[in-house]
Amino acid sequence: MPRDTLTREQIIQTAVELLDAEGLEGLNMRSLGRRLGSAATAVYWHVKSKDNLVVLAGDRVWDEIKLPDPGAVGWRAAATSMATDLYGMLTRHPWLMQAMPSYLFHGPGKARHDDHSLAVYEAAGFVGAEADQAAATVFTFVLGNALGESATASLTRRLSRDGGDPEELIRDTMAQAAEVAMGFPRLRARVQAMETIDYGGAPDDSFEFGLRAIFDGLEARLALR
Amino acid sequence: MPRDTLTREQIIQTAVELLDAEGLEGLNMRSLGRRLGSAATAVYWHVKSKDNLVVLAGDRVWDEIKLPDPGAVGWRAAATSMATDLYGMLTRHPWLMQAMPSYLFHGPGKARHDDHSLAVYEAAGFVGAEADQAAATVFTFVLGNALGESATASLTRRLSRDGGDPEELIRDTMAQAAEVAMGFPRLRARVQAMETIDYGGAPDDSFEFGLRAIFDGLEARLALR
DNA sequence: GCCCGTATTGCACAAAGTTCAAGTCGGTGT
DNA sequence: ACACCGACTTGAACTTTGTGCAATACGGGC
Repeated sequence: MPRDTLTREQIIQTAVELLDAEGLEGLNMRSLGRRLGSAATAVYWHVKSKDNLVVLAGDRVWDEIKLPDPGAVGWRAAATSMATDLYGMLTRHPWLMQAMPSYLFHGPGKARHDDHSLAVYEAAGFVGAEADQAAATVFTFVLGNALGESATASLTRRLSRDGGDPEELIRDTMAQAAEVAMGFPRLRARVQAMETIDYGGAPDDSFEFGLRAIFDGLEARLALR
Repeated sequence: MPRDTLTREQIIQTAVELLDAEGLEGLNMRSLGRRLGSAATAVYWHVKSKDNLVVLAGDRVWDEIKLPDPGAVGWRAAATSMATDLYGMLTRHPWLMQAMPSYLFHGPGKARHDDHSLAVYEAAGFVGAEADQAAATVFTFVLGNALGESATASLTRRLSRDGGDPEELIRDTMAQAAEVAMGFPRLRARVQAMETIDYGGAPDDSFEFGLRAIFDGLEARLALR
């Protein structure tokens, strides 16, 4: 029986957990080693570098996205499902948005997603490059939305790390932003509206609003054929 | 006459230059100091930390975006101008996309942009929260697009840094991605199409395609009122 | 039981952010 | 003119973190 040894899989798995818990800047080889019960440098036998590991971990999480059959549920439902799944995945793993502008992700996990995304838009009626463009439109829109979530997640972690109540410190940041906003008429109006009316989860609203608008625009384009 | 001393402004300016040239991971306090003709730690008198400096620099570049009057050119032209300006700005300063998921940018530079963006969509006919949502939709779409540019810029820099011809190494990366794509029917078809047909700047096409689709979707929503 | 490929360890170095005590400069009040 | 004070700068040092390297341990096959 072979010795109980580290696995590439196990390392990637643990890296994802650590990234979820501590964020991209919280991942370091020593704490990863501690979590794996081995020396930090043991990881280098299985993985070329930390960058490499991040890419590996960043490809893995795409598997969490379901791939609904557009023939069964209709292309718009399938596309909506994939978009919201993607948004959810990026919110669960905010470090991926931090990694994406720095590394290219072209692994099998993302390929699985991309391929099915194309299938959905081809099922909708887009042909050739137009399917690519339609898919890319929705895809980039979701990425842009997830960016905001990632930023607040990162901020929360940073604040709670150097001590203190995160809630209070976030309110500080908000107040600071509000002060800047006061110099601009329309932003000031928003701040005041948020103070008087009890303001609920606007970001989600904005995501669904945008998604509907994009699908409407795409459908209009389909109708022109 | 006061001594010729470092300025916050001058530091931010130089930081932007360095970030443009070397990327986010290429910015370090020692080379910044060298470029400023002073000790690295002199910067800390004017700026709290490196993170703080990145936020400052990241707010500055929003000033490059023009703010066209929607009353003069029409809302759709104004919105298009702002979206393409934003995309151009983010492409010129790819490090901003790397910084955005990690920090919140709520400075005056971004506020100036955001306020006018709201003005444009209010001029279009959106009222209250709908103006926010319409603006956010286009905004996040542009961010998502810029993300890809940022990733390739970052890759190019990394490759050319550790020696060798960037062109050749990029081709290596592409080939690697193509190999993965071979396992998926639709992606494989794309790769083969790129090999036979001479494939030109698709990303820009995708950006304009998506922007048109979004505006179409938004206009349809306006027509429902 | 020896040997070799696989896997792990501890050490050490370099890069980079930041702190701190000490210094330098120039304007100000007397 | 001179001392002083606050604004600004410096250099050394400490810390964290990624990673290379040589030594070592483990275990299966001859």
